[in-house]
Amino acid sequence: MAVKKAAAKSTKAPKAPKAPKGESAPDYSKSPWAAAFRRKAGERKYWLLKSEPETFSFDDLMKAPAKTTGWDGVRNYAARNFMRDAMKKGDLAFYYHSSIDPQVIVGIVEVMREGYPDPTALNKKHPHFDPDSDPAAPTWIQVDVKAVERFGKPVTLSAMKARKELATMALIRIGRLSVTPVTKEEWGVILAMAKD
DNA sequence: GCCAACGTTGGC
DNA sequence: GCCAACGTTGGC
Repeated sequence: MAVKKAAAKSTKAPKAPKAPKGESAPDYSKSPWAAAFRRKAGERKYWLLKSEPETFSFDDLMKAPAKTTGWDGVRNYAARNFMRDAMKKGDLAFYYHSSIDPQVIVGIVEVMREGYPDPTALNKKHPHFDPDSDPAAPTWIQVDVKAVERFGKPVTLSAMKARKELATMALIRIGRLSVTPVTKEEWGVILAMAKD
């Protein structure tokens, strides 16, 4: 399985506060990301996943078995929390190519399996093995995503930055976060840009 | 290559 | 617990 995220290059993962098995999700109501963790019954939520195309592109995903992959390699707590506690089966996410010119959203993926331990963090032989992660309560979590649609017209970062409606988008505000929430409004604006 | 925006570490 | 130093991401 390919590494989905450049952060996976980072050295040693920090010590994690380990939630005992079976403990419910933390209280995110005071978090700056609280809205991303709130969900009405039956509501679908939207996300954005970054990948360096040289490592794992949308084309790579299209060629994968069942067009599906585990989103492994994420080693950032904010991104981990979204995958562990907020992303649900049936949610949709934009697939963003970073560290390439131009940076673009190239398509859409769907969450097929909710958060479960990232096997690369538990595999001693894997470059992204995390010796501090307790196998009984793994620190790092991934979801499975499936390619749904490739945009005929990828949406560039610069085009998104030019749109007032997207000024507060997490991708624009916090460039380095590899998994970010997308509001329903932002989702609609970007979809329209892709269909122009 | 540079550097802003972070997240983490470690000295105190 | 504070915060300076350091490392990383990723756009420019």
